[in-house]
Parts: sequence; C-alpha cells; structure tokens
Amino acid sequence: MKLLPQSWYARPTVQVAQELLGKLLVREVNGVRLTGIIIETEAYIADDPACHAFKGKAARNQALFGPVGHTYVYFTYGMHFCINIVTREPSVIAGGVLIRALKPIEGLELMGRNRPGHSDANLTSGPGKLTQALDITRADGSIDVTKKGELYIVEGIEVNPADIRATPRIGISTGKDKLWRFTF
DNA sequence: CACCCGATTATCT
DNA sequence: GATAATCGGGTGT
Repeated sequence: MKLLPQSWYARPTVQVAQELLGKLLVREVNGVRLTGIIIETEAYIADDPACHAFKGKAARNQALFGPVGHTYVYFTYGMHFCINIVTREPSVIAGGVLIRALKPIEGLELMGRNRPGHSDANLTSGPGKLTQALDITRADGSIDVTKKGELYIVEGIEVNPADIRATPRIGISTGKDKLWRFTF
C-alpha cells in the first residue's frame, strides 16, 4: 500500500475530497491494525460560512490553518469526535475534508469492542461512529497522515468518477447550497 | 420510514 | 445562555 505525498493534499479542497473516496484510512495502535475504505467525505474551506475556520483562527481550529496532510480532530455535541484531513491549495488560508464514513476492512473485532452492541454495518457509518471505532480522540489531532504511524492514509481502490455523487452537506445551518458532500 | 428529542460540553455571544 | 460538521432511542404513520 502506497502513501500519498504531501503535495497531493496541497490541491483544491473540493477536488481532494472527491479523490479521497476509495482511499484507505489506517489506524495502528498497540500492534493492531484497523483499516477502512473512505466512502463519504465533506469539503470545508475558509471562504465558507459552514467551515470552522470561517470566523478566523482560534485555539480550536488552528490545525485547519496548519500544514496540509495533517489531521484536524474536534469534539462536538458534547460527546463526539470528528476527523478531518487538512487539504487546500496554497492560495487558500484554511480548509479540510471531513471523513464521514468508512467501509470496515481490517480489525473488525477491535472496532466492535470499541463500539459494543453494534453490528458491523454500524461500526463506521458516521463521523462520530468511525472515530469511536478507530479510537480517535483529541490526542490524534495534527498527525501527519502522509507518513506511517498511528494514523495514516494509503491508496486503496479505484473509484470511477462517474460513480461519485455530490449532495448538500449534513447537519449545518449555513452554506447548504454547496454540494460538497461526496459519496460513491 | 419519518420525525422528534435528550445526552453532554467546548466555544462563542 | 445558545449553539453545534452527531448519535441513538422513541413515537407515530
């Protein structure tokens, strides 16, 4: 499995959001490997009222302004973590791609233990669920996913661009007119 | 299957 | 004090 160079993430956020579909998110902790195919993403950039970075730099969202190819993990609704990959072209000040869903490939047993009482189909079928299944927390913010480590992304399956569907993003109150949620 | 709501807390007004 | 890039359980059709 091949890692993607940092330059791959230094391209327009909306384009990378689509190309992340089919890639593999790999979590390695305590010698156990958890893997899933990325099947749903959403793009967020600074020039977009729905983006956490829209109102400027703050303690919570600083990672969105940081180096591309790193993670941005935030905590929301008092109980959920969500993970983004920082991605943007050089002329854009901040931006990232929210990973909304995975298809579990490897390490189903541990994912199930991280989410007791749930069937395989419900392990990673939402942004808050997949972080729980992969045991991703605040501590996993600002990790470089272009290098093998506790958390990284490698090439996965080929996705036919014709199979990619663009729809409005979920759960936001502004910026609903943009079709920046991608599934295949 | 559609809608409604409570849980729980960081962040902002 | 209100809101939030959510989830899961409940109720009603």
